[in-house]
Amino acid sequence: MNQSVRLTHSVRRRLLHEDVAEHLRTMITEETLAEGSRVDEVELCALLDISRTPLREALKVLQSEGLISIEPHKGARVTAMSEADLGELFDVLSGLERLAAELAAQRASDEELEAFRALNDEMETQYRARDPRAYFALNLQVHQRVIDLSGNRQLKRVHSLLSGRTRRGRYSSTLSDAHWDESVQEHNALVQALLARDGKQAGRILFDHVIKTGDTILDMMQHQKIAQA
Amino acid sequence: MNQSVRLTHSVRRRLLHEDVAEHLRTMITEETLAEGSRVDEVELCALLDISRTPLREALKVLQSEGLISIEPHKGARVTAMSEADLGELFDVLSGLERLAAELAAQRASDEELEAFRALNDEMETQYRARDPRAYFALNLQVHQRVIDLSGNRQLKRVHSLLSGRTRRGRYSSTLSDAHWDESVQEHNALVQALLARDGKQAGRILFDHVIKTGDTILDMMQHQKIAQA
DNA sequence: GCTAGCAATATTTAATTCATAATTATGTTT
DNA sequence: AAACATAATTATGAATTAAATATTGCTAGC
Repeated sequence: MNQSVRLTHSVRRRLLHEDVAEHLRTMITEETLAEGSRVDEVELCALLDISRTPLREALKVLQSEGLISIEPHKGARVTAMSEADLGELFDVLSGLERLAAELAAQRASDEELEAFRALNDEMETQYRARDPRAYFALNLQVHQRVIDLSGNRQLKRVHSLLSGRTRRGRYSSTLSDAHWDESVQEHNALVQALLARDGKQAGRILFDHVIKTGDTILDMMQHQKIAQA
Repeated sequence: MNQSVRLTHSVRRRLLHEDVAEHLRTMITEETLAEGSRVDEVELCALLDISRTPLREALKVLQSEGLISIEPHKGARVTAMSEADLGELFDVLSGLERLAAELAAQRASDEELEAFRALNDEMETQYRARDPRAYFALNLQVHQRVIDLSGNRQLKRVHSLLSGRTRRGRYSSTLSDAHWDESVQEHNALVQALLARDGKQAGRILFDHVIKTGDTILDMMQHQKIAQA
């Protein structure tokens, strides 16, 4: 079985299992792999045109990321995330982003904070234009930027790990209008607090904001469930 | 090559690569595998009497835990942790434990808090007995208990991930006397705040405490380095 | 004497094969 | 007819083998 041609990127050699892992992540996010469904190794191998070794290595990685659960001698499953899990996840994320805001207020340069303000303004523009899609994309960037401004790489690592696990939840839900207005105000307050170098305040604002976002998403999921029933 | 006999635990089947991963973790913690040193696959396989497949699967897991770094076609290395990394790690841990304390103050039962107080008392006994080793072991338990009391499994997951990466630092350094006295006081203050259900206060105390602990360890490492030079 | 290119060696990656455990189905017995 | 036991099938776990890539050492040319 000849495998499809892979380009060798000159800068950074890619590993097959890394590609496979990334592929699986998107499959999980986009629910091509349903939640809780078993992962048939040979079936997936045939689909991706690879052998079992790189697939199994990728599964191990996804397992330690929490996206895949493996039971010995019974195979891999897409981790079923309950609403309780999602709620817990947002609690942790709020804790992490609070810390990030506090650190950012201390360590970010004036230029970085100014750029952050600009990014936030851009997002507000999309809010005024009532473009939820563009707003959503920028919103992700804003939160990511706060993490980056903290200058803490360990924080960045763990944040991306956890936020990756909320992707499916966020993907399947768009923002509620009621939360939207409030959200924009909170973001502006965050910018002000950061510019004033008030870390505690910035942390408080972002903490509450992320908690609210999580609650909103959970509410929407419950409504969807009721609507489906 | 016949492999050595492995017992099959009736309750929970173990997977070879899990055992290997755990083995490697302790090897890294105890510096049997030196920081930054290359991991020779065939050599390790011979040492552990396994084939390369489970070893490679274990390495993938350790990589996503951050203990191992893999460069494509160049092999695996024990991740070299700079002091900056360790400092960042403690910052994140303080953020996580602050959150845990806040949640614990809200959600823990009276009985759980009472048991926590008892655990803390036990630790203080070892402090009075000036038994650093026993104190150290109990101290780890206390911090772990706060995480457990938060009732947040995601928090527990990520905390154990990060605290695992500080094991080497903590292992190689014992507490300084100056920090010790202060530390005990802070722990008592934490217990009081939790019993009073004052989450904010408990969070503040634990946050500051972990930061100080990290600073102390970093100080000691620098002194050790100077002493060695 | 030094650098560049080539060859040889060693090491890693991935596919294949073999073994073992779990599940399912079938047959028998109560 | 239902339930249990056993056999057959299927899928996972691990070892081996083959292929690809990097590194090192040597030789030739400048």
